[in-house]
Amino acid sequence: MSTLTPAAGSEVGTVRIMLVDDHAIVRQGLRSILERERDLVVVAEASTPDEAFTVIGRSAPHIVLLDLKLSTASDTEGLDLCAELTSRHPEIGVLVLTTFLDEQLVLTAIRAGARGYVLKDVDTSGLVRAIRDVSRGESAFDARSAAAMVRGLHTPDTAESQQLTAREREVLRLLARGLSNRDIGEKLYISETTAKFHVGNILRKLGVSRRAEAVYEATKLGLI
Amino acid sequence: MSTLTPAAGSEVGTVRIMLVDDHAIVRQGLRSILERERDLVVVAEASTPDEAFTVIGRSAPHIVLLDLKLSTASDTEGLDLCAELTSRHPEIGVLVLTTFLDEQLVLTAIRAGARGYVLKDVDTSGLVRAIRDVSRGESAFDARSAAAMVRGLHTPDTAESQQLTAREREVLRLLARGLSNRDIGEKLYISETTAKFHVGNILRKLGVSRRAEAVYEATKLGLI
DNA sequence: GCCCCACCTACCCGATCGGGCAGGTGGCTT
DNA sequence: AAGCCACCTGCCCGATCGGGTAGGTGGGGC
Repeated sequence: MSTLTPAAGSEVGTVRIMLVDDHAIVRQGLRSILERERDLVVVAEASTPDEAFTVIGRSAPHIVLLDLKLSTASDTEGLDLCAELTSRHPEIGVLVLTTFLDEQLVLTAIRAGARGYVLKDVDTSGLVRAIRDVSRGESAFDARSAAAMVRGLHTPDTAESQQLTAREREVLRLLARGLSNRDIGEKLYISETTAKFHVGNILRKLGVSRRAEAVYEATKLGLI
Repeated sequence: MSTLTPAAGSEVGTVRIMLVDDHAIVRQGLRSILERERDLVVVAEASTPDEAFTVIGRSAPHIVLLDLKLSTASDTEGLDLCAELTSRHPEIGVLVLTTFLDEQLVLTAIRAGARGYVLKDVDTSGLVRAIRDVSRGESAFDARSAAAMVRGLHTPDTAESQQLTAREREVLRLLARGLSNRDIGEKLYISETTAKFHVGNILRKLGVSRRAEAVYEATKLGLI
């Protein structure tokens, strides 16, 4: 449509894509799926946030396909990368492509600047459609993600609360390992009362009332 | 080496592979990686256990590349498939290819008949080597899986215990949702005492002493 | 300077937990 | 018939939890 495409040498209408996923196998699969489409080209790959920042400059992608689960069992790394990416390169459309569907996670990703959220088990055409949508500046969510988003918005647990402090995440990890308040206190060189105070805040922020449920929610959210 | 290969039409030394993974993207990636090798050929794909049983007959693979995490957050499906596959087709080598590394999971997979265990973030050559090893009737584990296996064997929590009953898994799910023993009892139409009895057994079998830790271990093991 | 917030601490109290004890039933295998 | 096992139940008790009250410190922003 336009010849304003910043990347030199790219054909008119060609969508330049960067893949960010820690699994080489997945990157390879995405590449071979996407390069069947004439208007899509994978110009870069990265397996870590650092790598992503390094290669993004010289590859000038229009779209970043980002797996949220970069490190083992923690979404924050991918989420942080998403936020950093969209603030430093607002012209780039970040499309989150991940395994797990979680209402809060969808919302968190959007808040981190993602323009789309697609589950990894979509069929090829769904993924390609999402990429084209985002490249046109629109948003893209597959049916289930969209539904999850709506559900998530109906239960506004997130907006006000969430976002544990560093100390709380520390306590949370010990919580998951079955430590009592007293044990947590000894481990962190604080009093049992203080440990209890942190646990209470964790429960409140996660919207639960039992430590067992807190651990469950935290794992779902990728906090531990 | 030998011309005894059962599958008609296959070249000498060709390894016939079936892929089982619920994500089309991953299957596609594996396919394009493996088919770069002249001695490997992907003869079938399946995304569910049912599909796997249907296609295995007419594709006669030597190797099944199996993702343990077939359904959302439960390893049992893949594990069950692995056990069923190896008992019905003992000549087939099942190579587990999965995202998560867990000491107990490695051991459980081996007990279910797997001849290898490889993490999804291995490099291509590691995967190919593992496939060739298994196709020769040997076993294959990448370095980290092997280490996990050794660690797992040193802590024989599994051999004696493990394996929750259906009722216990039911209780476990309610546990994760933060229900008290009384709540669990009401939900399952049993007395609080009985709920407590089941919880006690769950703790014992998982080798923990707190419900929060039980939830943590259970999620790691893919039980919930 | 003041306010906010993360972090720390103490006391109280009823509910819950975890681990013992004791026991009973039905189904399946040997 | 005997044994095993999943499942069920009751009672006891000390430890722990969750929620509430009340406070104190130090750092950062307006």
